[in-house]
Amino acid sequence: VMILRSRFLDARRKRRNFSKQATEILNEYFYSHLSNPYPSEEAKEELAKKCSITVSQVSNWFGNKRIRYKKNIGKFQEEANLYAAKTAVTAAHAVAAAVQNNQTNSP
Amino acid sequence: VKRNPPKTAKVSEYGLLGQPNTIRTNFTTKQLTELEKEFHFNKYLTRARRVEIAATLELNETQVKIWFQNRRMKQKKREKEGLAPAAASRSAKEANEASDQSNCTSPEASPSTGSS
DNA sequence: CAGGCCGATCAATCATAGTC
DNA sequence: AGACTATGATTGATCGGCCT
Repeated sequence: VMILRSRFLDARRKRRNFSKQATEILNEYFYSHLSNPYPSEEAKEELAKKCSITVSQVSNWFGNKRIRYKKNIGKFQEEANLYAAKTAVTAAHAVAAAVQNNQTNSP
Repeated sequence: VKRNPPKTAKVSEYGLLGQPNTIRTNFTTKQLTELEKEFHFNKYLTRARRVEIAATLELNETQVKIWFQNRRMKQKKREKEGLAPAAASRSAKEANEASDQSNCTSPEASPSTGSS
């Protein structure tokens, strides 16, 4: 039992929480792909760049997120709704822009 | 085009037994030290070597095999990350510590863990 | 067809950061 | 200050695919 503490101070295990913005981006992707939250390697690279973190960190984030979400969907319901709404608004803006664009140049 | 279903369908369908099959065995420091030592000697195992190590460390051949596989992936990941963060710095200062191997990825050094 | 390896993931756990 | 929770990282083991 005592000898089991072999997991000691993994020195580098010094964790730093990601920026609020990075988490925002990751969550946006996660909830907008909730049916299949498995970003491709390319998508991970893109997310990593946008979040200013490494691809591995993106992978870790999704790994943890998927498991924890599945473990207790209820606990994330609020968060899910929030991002779903955010995505909807973004989509609406896109549509609005498209419509306007269509009107300005569609003789 | 890689993953379709969340799968993990029956990772341990312990039907009517109260014994979770897939137990995450905790390797002892000694076992890890030996495995690490062997890894530095050879990244890949031969059947004979595997049998020998498994016997010596009291592990399944599968566990030894898997450990080496995971260890290789770990090293690859390390190498990959240890040579990219240089985005806008050419300063030869931290050229890097590449070329090494002696580097220990798992500093088991129990400082003064006189812990008993 | 069996067996090993790779790449990705899972799942449990560790250790720390943040909240109250 | 201390207990509790959120979260990033680590790792033994699994899954599917590919190769020998």
